[in-house]
Amino acid sequence: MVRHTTGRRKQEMKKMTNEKNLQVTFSKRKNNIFKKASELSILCDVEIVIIVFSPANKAFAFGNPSVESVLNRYLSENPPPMSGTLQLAEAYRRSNVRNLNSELTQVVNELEAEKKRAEDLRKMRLASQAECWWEKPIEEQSVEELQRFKRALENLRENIAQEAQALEFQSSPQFGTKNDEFDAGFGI
Amino acid sequence: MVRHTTGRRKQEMKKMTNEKNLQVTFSKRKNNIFKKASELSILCDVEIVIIVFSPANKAFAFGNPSVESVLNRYLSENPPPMSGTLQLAEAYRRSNVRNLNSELTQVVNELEAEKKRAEDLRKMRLASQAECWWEKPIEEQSVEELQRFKRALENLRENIAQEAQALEFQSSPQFGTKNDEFDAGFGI
DNA sequence: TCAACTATCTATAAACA
DNA sequence: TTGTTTATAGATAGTTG
Repeated sequence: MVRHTTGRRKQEMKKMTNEKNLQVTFSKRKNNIFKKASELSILCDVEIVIIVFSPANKAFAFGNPSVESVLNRYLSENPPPMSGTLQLAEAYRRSNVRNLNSELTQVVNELEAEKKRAEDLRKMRLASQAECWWEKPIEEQSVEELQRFKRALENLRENIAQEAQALEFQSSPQFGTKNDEFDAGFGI
Repeated sequence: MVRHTTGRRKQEMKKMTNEKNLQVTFSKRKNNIFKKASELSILCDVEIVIIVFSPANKAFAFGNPSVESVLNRYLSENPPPMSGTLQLAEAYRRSNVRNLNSELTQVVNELEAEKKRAEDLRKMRLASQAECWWEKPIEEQSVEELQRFKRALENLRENIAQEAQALEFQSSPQFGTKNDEFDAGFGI
């Protein structure tokens, strides 16, 4: 029989350079990881969730019994540390208007901590004006935290917008409001 | 040479009965899935997160670049559906959603400015790491901005608290809610 | 794009340490 | 709980249609 291929070859563990091969490899490996996850969940009767973003930044997810249920379980049992800013995950876990109040309280608490952090940073700088190099990571982390913070707030706003929109379709005539009033100001 | 083992045998795809084997299989397969996920993230330079609960209900997680960052990204781009109940809808109907929305928009705008400021600060520091003395005023200003931010959030919370309290007195019995749910967490 | 092929590479069940 | 071995089952990189 004629040998058609060279067979599998070992792969160096670094980012693949060939974009076409990378795309194919991603798809194959992703599916196999999902398959492995499925097998694990069946063989051992456990809950599992996998979320992966493709090279084209598209999200793929697998979950047993479901993506959301496992995320909820994890986020419930492993709430994000309050030392940082409000996590989007936290908002997700408590996406409920009843909790808006306490949620914002926490936001303010975290802002308080953030303010204190900035103050501490300033004091540390005063104490050692000659050395600055170590501050860079802290600044970068600050930006990341603020970004997460922003996302959390955006998500909160999104939740309110969704509720508002849902209200539009459910509300009786006397409560009628206009959708475009809720959509305004969302172009961040 | 003596044959010590029978070698790998095919596994039926159903929950394993032998508890001891199940435990071992879970641990091995879990590690290999994590390994596969790591390889995928490196080879294809993508973000991935895996969360799995052991048979003993202990959570294990892998994430690249981190569990939380990927979760945040996913939850940002795929906001979960709200758990909409009639009770919630009724509560929203009675609250001033539009004000909340615009207020949150404003807060997010302020945060955006804050984030940009932090980023600018970082860039400036990178540009002149040797000299730090001039950064002190900026840090102090940062604290002031954060304080304004905090006040904005506190106002927002105050408004929500008022809405909530108004709801309490207006809601009908079947939509009964508890005040302590709104009062909790106000001790800043 | 997308599936199939195949020679290799890797995972792993079972037993044991 | 890990690590090891061994035989086998499964995964996959490169190629082909």
